[in-house]
Amino acid sequence: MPELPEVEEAAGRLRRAAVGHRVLALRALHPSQRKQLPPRRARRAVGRRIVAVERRGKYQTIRFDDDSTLLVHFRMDGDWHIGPCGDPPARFARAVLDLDNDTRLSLVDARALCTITWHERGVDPLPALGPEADDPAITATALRNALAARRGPIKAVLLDQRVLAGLGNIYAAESLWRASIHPAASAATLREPTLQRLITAIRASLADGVRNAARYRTGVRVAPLKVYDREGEPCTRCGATIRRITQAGRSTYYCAGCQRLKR
DNA sequence: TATTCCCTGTGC
DNA sequence: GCACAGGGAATA
Repeated sequence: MPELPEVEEAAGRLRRAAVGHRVLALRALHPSQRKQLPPRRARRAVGRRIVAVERRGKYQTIRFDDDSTLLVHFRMDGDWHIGPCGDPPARFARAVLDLDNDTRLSLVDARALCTITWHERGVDPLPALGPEADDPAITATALRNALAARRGPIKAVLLDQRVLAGLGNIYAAESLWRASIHPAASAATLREPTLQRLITAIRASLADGVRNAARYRTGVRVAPLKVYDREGEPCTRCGATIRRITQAGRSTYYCAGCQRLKR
């Protein structure tokens, strides 16, 4: 379930397990990942010390002591399994990184859509990304400027990582619900007060997500989502029925009662 | 700007 | 069986 909060949580576990340690082995296991990270490229990481693990949007960067970088993206359902090197490989392990502290980092992903790529020093491994979606420095004016040239509904634009980095299908829907904005509203026509509400809503949704992602592993009950995957259920704010529509090929959930389309 | 595809599993 | 899945790049 990796959007910004879940990737943040996973990157934290990775950081605690890996920073300061040397790579004994790196292997891509599935053909999809072997294509991105063939054995001769993977060998470049061997012997290097991991000096930093960072998250940017939904990407994770593993930086080595020679300033080369491994760039990891979980896509739909990637995750890290962290255990001793002697453990049998997890069923859906797509790449494995063994460290000199007897730690095996397994990139697990049933769908094999995750990406792992190695980048030489001096090249920026990240694609062009907008500001972090929960960056407190984002202003309504800046967001309005970013949306001015966009055609299309706000929901689809929120999924564009060049506009804001880190939002996916779940938190885009949750944020629009919190801000009482219809997902089909034309992005370019939203006014600043509305966008300010959206910015606040995005921050709140992601903060909830971060809290939930931290609790999830400890077994503590997590706060339920407001609209995502709740088609047919009543809205907790107005009681109207949550609807599901398709936008840009994916499901959008919203409340037809309190997320009105103005025109 | 909107589909199609990448993969493979789960749930209806 | 078959639709569908939280992402993103490549197409048309």
